[in-house]
Amino acid sequence: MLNDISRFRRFSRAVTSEVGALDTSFLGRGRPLGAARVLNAIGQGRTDVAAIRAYLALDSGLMSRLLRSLEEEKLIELTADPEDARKRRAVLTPAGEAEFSVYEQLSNERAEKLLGTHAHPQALLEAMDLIASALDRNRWSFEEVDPRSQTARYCLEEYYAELDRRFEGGFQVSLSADPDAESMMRPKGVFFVTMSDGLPVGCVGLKGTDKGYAEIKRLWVSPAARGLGLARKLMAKTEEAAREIGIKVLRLDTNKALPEAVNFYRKEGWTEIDRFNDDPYPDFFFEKIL
Amino acid sequence: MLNDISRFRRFSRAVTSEVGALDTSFLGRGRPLGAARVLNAIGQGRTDVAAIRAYLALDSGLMSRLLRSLEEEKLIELTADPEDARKRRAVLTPAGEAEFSVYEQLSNERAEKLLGTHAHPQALLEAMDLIASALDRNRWSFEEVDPRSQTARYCLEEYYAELDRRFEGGFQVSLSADPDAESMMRPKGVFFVTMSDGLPVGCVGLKGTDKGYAEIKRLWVSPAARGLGLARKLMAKTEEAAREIGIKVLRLDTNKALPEAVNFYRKEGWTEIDRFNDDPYPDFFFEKIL
DNA sequence: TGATTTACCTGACTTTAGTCAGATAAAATG
DNA sequence: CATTTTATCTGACTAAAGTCAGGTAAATCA
Repeated sequence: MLNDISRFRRFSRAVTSEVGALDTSFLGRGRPLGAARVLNAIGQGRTDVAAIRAYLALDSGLMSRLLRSLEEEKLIELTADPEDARKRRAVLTPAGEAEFSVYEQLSNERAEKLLGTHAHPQALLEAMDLIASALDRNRWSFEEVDPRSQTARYCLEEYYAELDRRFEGGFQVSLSADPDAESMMRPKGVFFVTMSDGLPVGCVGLKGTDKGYAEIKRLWVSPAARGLGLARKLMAKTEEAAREIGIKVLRLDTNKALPEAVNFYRKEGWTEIDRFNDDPYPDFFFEKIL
Repeated sequence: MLNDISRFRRFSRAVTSEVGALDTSFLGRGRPLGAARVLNAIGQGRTDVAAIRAYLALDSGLMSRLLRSLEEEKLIELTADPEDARKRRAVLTPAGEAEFSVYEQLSNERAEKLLGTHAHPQALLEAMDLIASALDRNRWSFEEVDPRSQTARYCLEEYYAELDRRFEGGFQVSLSADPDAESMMRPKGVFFVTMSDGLPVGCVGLKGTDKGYAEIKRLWVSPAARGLGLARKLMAKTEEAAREIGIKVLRLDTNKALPEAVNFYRKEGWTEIDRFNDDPYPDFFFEKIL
């Protein structure tokens, strides 16, 4: 009925009025939108004036005045950065915290109102994750983390759950050769998590071994972030780290229930090799010389 | 990882920056945003000054000035409404059409850019339809149309395709008792389509018969609009129309592969009755006395 | 038909946002 | 230590958005 572009633009219109409504709801507190945005940026934990300026794309003069107006309202306190007295750091006063939480409440109420009246809020949220991930694709951050950290565990659990859904007969980590955390941390290996505005959307582990090669493990991309080239970026990061560590040979294994993964490795220049372990799950084995 | 509200707000942030970027792209034409918005409202076919004012939530004074600035640019022409000379109607001049289409092009390019770089644009569009439908739920319009019209045919094709996916052994309209168009139009019956900002999201037919009852046929709600109470509204519209026509008894049939439909009819006060036709598809038969 | 309402216009105003050229002081550089 | 760079501030602006109290002419009402 509507073509693709019309559908996109219908979405834009719907969302513009929703976002506009959020903006105007921020005006109910007797403060211009600019000041409210700065207050919220500080409330979110941004303390560096320069960082806030970059985040909100504000002119330095305008920023200076907005900060002063919040200071005069006694909502924030500005102090010189102890390391560099040219820089200024902004923190909320208790009154500022209270005011910030009112804005938080306004945002949360809008969210609850929309989600609460929908019979399938999870489907709605998945759709939102998909769109947010697509829009945010140029702001991914790749973080090297402990594979036991909260973000890493979140990714791994999502990964295991997907394998369990897709493998014939399911998947149990305990039956698989689960690498211990140290083998996926420096100096042996690494573990990367990709964050997209607070949501982990992908991960990959590089597991060092004493057999003359390292293994790629737990390459996972969230359903919301598929089709955006994230797997390739994660692999590039990992290969870069492998070179730093001094690794020359990379190996990995995968399962026939994951045809897009098998395809991906072939396309990315991996060579199929013979089985090199006795893990019960994999059907395919690949190698890449760095 | 993120809770529901945080996910919603991540979506809002992503979309705010996208919408902001669209807004600023509108500034490349040397015209303030307010004037650009009015020009676009007129280009979309809104001619009534009052309607544009309501749509854009503008003060009458501001509106008046914006219209004049567009008039001075010779992009629009203002004429008195022939039926009520107090009212003014705005239409684009040829130059205005050209300028409007530049804005259209800017919007379309943004849409193409995002969709074109995604490996699964259809999934993205489905997500957008879902969200747009949820946000637009308070602006549904219910239109009584010819079941052979383009919008009706679109709904029916979507409906048949879904039955074909869900019925064991598929679904073929030709095997079913396909009602002829006249039986679903006044004075015998009606056919309603629900529009959500240009996209048909649901339909229902009321088929008059000469057997002392009328039948509810082709009740369909788009996947994007499920969970928003649309089926109930469509049924209410249909019952209202049935009363107008003078129908006292409503009947319908449905299939065991559509358990949510069976549930819905039970919940909405329909009584299960014996088979009343020899259509090969239905398993359940219901009746409602008006 | 006179009074009232409606739809839009005009003028005078304020607020907000944004720009830009210096000024200032701390830090980094040679 | 003088010079340059960096981070922020200040003052003097402009443009855009928005507000509000009348004003005008057409339509509607009593």
